[in-house]
Amino acid sequence: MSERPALSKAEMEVARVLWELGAASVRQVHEAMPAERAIDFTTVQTYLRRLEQKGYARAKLDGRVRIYSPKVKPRTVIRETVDDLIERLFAGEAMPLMRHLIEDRGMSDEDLAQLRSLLDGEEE
Amino acid sequence: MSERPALSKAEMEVARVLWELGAASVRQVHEAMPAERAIDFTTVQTYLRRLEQKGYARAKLDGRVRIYSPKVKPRTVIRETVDDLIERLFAGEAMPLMRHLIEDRGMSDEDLAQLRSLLDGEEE
DNA sequence: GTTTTACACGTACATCTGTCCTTGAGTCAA
DNA sequence: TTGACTCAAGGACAGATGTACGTGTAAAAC
Repeated sequence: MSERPALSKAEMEVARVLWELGAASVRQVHEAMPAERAIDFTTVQTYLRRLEQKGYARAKLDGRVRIYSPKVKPRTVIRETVDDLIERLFAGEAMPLMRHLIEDRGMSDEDLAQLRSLLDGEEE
Repeated sequence: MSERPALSKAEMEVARVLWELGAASVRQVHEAMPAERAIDFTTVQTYLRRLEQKGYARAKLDGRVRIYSPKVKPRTVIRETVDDLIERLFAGEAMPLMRHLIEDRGMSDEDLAQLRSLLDGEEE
């Protein structure tokens, strides 16, 4: 199992963008960050470096520019992160989280419909 | 809005126990922690102190024993925490989290049924 | 060619986190 | 009344986190 260190919140944001881009330079990641998320270029650089240190990304040089790409799949990180959250905040129970999402967090009809078909897909 | 500082992971565990107990001394919280979660009495004490500092709990003295009780409802903390997670890890979209819960995290038939009725409750 | 721009890379640093230790004062039993 | 015990209270401390600055160098613009 030999877990990597968990991602911090800010690192997560950067990781998400990196998954989206597939492979990207610091600049590209910086530019792809949500507009309202004011953050310095070098801060993003630091997060990418830490992502690499923690084993979540790898980098190679393209000329003198560092190109980062994800090394761990979103699925994996999501699993680890959500499991941990459920453990700590919900004593290991997933249902209360579900309930919160459905009840306390208005979902569109579309979302509801989509959910429903997800559920149907689960029946064997 | 004047947000309180977010809870850290370890603080969350203690907060959860405190919600469960309603009001409790350090010792009670310590004893109510999951057995496999080895943690020192004074560590719990520290978390409770921080919970109070951050505005998540209040304490009053019963004799010379401090009795802590929650000041912020689980609902609220859950909302804030989950919102933040969704923002950072899912770019603000709740559906992918749902999908993860349903697809990548085996749910029992019971859970599925329960979910279904939750959904039905949502239709107006 | 010299100025500007763009980056990499290392450094910095205050704060937060996870964890525990120490000290001192009440409490109870011997 | 002397230990043994229980707490509170505060201190400690290494490591993680969020955020950015500074220096140097390659490339682009002038």
